[in-house]
Amino acid sequence: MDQPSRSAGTVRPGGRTARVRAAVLEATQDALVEHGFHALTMDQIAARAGVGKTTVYRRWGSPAGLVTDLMNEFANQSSPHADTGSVEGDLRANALMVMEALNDPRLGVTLQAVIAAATSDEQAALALRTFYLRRIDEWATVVELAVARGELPQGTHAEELIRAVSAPLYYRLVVTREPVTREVAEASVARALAAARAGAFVTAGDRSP
Amino acid sequence: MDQPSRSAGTVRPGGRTARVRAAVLEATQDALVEHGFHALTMDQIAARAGVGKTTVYRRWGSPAGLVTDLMNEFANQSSPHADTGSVEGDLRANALMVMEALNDPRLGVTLQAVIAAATSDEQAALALRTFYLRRIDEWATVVELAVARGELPQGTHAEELIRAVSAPLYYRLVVTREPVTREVAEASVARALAAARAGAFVTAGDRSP
DNA sequence: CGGCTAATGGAACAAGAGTTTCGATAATAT
DNA sequence: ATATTATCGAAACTCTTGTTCCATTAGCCG
Repeated sequence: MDQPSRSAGTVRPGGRTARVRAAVLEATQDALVEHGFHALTMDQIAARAGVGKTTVYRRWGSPAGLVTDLMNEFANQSSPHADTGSVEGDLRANALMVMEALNDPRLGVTLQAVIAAATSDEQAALALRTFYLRRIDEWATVVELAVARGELPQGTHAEELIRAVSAPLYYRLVVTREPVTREVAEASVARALAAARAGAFVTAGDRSP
Repeated sequence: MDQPSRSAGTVRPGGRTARVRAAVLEATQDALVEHGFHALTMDQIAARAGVGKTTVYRRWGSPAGLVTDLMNEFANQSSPHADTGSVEGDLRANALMVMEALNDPRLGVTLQAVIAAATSDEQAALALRTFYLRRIDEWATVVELAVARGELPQGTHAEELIRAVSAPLYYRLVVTREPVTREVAEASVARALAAARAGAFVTAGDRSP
């Protein structure tokens, strides 16, 4: 092999190279939507994108490499946290945003593909972790603001609360594979918030006097 | 194709057929542990199990079929719910059981493989859903008993509470891919319980007078 | 603009996955 | 025991996937 090279496409990234990447990522997403991750072959992507398959192998190396790049692309489109004035409103905004992402035909399928790829590909796993930790960090701000406003107990673990809001949605998506509805999203917010108000997100020995 | 036949192996399931199945499932699990789901090929499984590859194709059809059968095998080893005398003890037992399953080298890897397969294979998805809905149903009993004992509010949604205990563990396993530690399991129980005690698992308009 | 060379892509090749055929073997019924 | 036939498995086959080679194209820098 040419070493699934991280070097190709870095010296002259403009013009053609950029167009090739765009075409390949577009083709990858279409293929994912139509046939799912298991049917993602480098051959078909090359044909579909109208580029040489040599190029696809050289730059992405494997189907996992393709979905990883796709995820990194999403990671750049950051979505800033809400600011509705109350934790409840902010967390609901977060839950609904996640719900919509999971239900979006293209985005939802892509996320599932990356999750699948990450179970046996280290690069995909890293991209996934990085993406979500960044998101969690971004939204943790709404919890910190709520604590400052006195809406939640001092010492509430912000990141953990954000995780708790999303977790039931992802659980349904990938584990029980049940629909992720608005009711599910809102119930998740209500429960996470109830626990937070009861101080269950305050680390033991971390509560202010 | 021979139609990934559900019929082969059902008329004379004794003796050889059973031995072949055992050898193939064993080989599948070993291969999963060593190389992950993406490297699971029918060819290699056949060689490893010492059976003809024709047989593997005929009876399982695809890698997804293999992991699905593996999951169905686990489904038969039911694990009855705990009965420690308190909801807290029972839910903790559940969370620790899940944690251990996810961290078990063979079981954890297998679960992840099925989750990956389920993202693009309908049979795997069905097996996964069936397995977990049955588990949730089994453990929901501990919540119902707790309500009967007066430990939790009347009308607490038992299945939802069980889901809430597991969700953060699976979220870490497949989404953020962070370690699933004992602390994570115990924190999850504490939070779900706090929400339950606050009545957040009582469906609106379903609370007793 | 013109040279340098990164990057692409067609073609030929190699490797491996998936399929079909058919004779051998062994589970079950009587 | 013996007949019946479900199930298995070796081999030959086809098709797809993955790799290598090298000529062509087009970014980028002076």
